[in-house]
Amino acid sequence: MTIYDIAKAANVAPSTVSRVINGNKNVKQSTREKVEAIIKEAGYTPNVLARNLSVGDSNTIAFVVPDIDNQFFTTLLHGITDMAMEIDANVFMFGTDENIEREQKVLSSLTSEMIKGIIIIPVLEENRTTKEKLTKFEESGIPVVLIDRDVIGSGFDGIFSEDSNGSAQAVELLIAEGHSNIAIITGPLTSYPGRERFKGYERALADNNITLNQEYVVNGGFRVQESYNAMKKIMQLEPRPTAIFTSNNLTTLGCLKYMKEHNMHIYEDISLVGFDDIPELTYTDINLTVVTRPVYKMGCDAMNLLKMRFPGSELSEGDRGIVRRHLVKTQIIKRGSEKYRPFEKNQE
Amino acid sequence: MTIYDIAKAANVAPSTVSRVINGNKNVKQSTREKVEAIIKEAGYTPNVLARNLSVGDSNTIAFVVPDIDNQFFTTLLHGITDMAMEIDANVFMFGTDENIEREQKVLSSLTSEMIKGIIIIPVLEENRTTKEKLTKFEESGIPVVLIDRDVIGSGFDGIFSEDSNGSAQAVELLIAEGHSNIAIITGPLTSYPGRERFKGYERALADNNITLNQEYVVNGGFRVQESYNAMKKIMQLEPRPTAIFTSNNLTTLGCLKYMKEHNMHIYEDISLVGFDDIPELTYTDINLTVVTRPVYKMGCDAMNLLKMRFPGSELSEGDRGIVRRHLVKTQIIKRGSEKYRPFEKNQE
DNA sequence: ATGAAAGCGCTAACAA
DNA sequence: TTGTTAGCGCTTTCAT
Repeated sequence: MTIYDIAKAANVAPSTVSRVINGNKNVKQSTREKVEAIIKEAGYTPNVLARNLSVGDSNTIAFVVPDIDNQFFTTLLHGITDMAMEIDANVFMFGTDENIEREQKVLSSLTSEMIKGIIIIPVLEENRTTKEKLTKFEESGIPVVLIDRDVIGSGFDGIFSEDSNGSAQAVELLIAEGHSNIAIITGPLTSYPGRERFKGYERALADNNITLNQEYVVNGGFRVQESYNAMKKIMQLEPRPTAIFTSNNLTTLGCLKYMKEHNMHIYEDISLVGFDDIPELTYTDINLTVVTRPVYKMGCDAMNLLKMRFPGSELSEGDRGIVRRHLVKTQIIKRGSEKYRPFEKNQE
Repeated sequence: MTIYDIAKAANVAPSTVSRVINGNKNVKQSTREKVEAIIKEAGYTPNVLARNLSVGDSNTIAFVVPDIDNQFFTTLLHGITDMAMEIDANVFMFGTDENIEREQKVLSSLTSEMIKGIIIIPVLEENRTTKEKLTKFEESGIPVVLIDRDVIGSGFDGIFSEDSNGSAQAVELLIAEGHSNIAIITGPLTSYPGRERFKGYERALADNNITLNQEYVVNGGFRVQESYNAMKKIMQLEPRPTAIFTSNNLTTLGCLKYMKEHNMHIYEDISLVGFDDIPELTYTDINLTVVTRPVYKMGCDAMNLLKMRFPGSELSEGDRGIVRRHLVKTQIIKRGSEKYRPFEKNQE
């Protein structure tokens, strides 16, 4: 069934049917009602493909994430799809497995006719090819919005968080509890969050006149197993750190994995503060103090930023030139894991 | 840039370019090479939309899940997308929030031109409208594959698991540990997994001559909060159950939430076995014994089942009529939470 | 092996 | 306010 069938049945031209469907005001009320009745009766639904081809527009947005299994990203997806629904847009989610080649393959598979916009958490902050590809999309009218991780020198809109401040606060918390031998399991220092979170750690130590011990800084690559290995390395150091700051949720899990295997416990044996919450843990005895962000909302915001760049948005021409980068505030949730038994004993 | 531009540059007809692109054999080797060279040089990529419109085919598949945040579903998504990639298909994921109206709205928004197939975890097992909509898709050539939950009397292909057997084994395990007052927090009994898991519980009790106490059966609706409430109810019963069987991952979390709030511990205070694993818990002191399934693989299998129904698949005509329903085996992972302290004391 | 031309279903000038 | 018509970019008979 096509628009022609409806037109014939309603005794009007196809273009009139098209006008009715698209809410064009240039239609007499009576004809509109007639056409609408027929559409309803026939159960006709327009062919989106044909429409998109005709107007040269699409209604799907691509969401590219490094790790499809990480809850952080699926929560973002939730926010994105909820906002996308408001404009009847659908979203493709692509996982790149933190692999730059895969990311580029995904990007290459995306043609400008099939998508209306891109929201991406890039694998690397500095990669020529990715940057070029994304830039090309923007040039061809497909807006790009970053979340969480930056692409340096790119000028894309984006939603980021105050990683450095958040981390600094977390480490300050540990210091306030009496810790001075604080290790950090970092993310890749080649990524915005990895580096900023490390910077926060650095700053908190400096502000409190604690000399940074390079041995206490180990890369966990934002991965469970790597972070487990990092923890192993850290635990062999002398003096052994009394507290750990973990740079993201997977890092925290890797750390916990090591602790479990070695029968170590928070409070008794070590203190731990992590970046990003792990909801499942709130149902356990691991009362993890964390730096969090409003993840769902960040997804919504990203989608809204994208919408603003769509043709026909209410964005004035003058406003188009400006780059919108939101820096959302982090928040500390204190649950107790920053505390350390030996220190409490001293106070007794 | 269109196929015409390429044609012009190569001094051939558009149809020839089309043939080259689609690997049609009726092209002289030399012209093929010439055209390919030009395509490459020009960096031309065909317009998928136009192709789809022309051939009346699409390359995206819809994945409809009740809860976008549940890891179980995102793991399925992972399998699905990995298999979809092999045929260059993309997947839309839709969350229905366990809400039948939303499910139907999603289904209505899907038109047969935009998708090539549907993989769905339906909210309800018995709902006229959903069943009709899905049937209509199949009739119009869009195959439907179910995962985990059935639509009764539908005859769709699907991947299910031996929920009943798995649950029975789990409960048997508890019985073997000496439990006889075993409660179950069920899922909705109007869903295949909800009911089958309950049936397994029933059967295990019956097989061991334990009378089923109706009070021990409380619905948690496959949700955290509801399961928490269910647990509260259960804990007020006399005699208080010594073991709980939870019907899915969220149910388990709700149960754990209650336990934490009331300072109850596995082994000391109660035993617990759950359906579906919760990976995060393996990094904690909650050594949960669970019934699991190969979730990622189930996603892959579902996609593969769908592929078989696509036009052009190697499925012989005779095979088209048969319904393919895979029943994957569950597996028990024993980690200790089935044990109960008071019983062990008796043995000492 | 190649080309010409008619469509796929819709939209958007342009006319009326 | 409505209709006519020429595309959108591709595929696919049907000729040649």
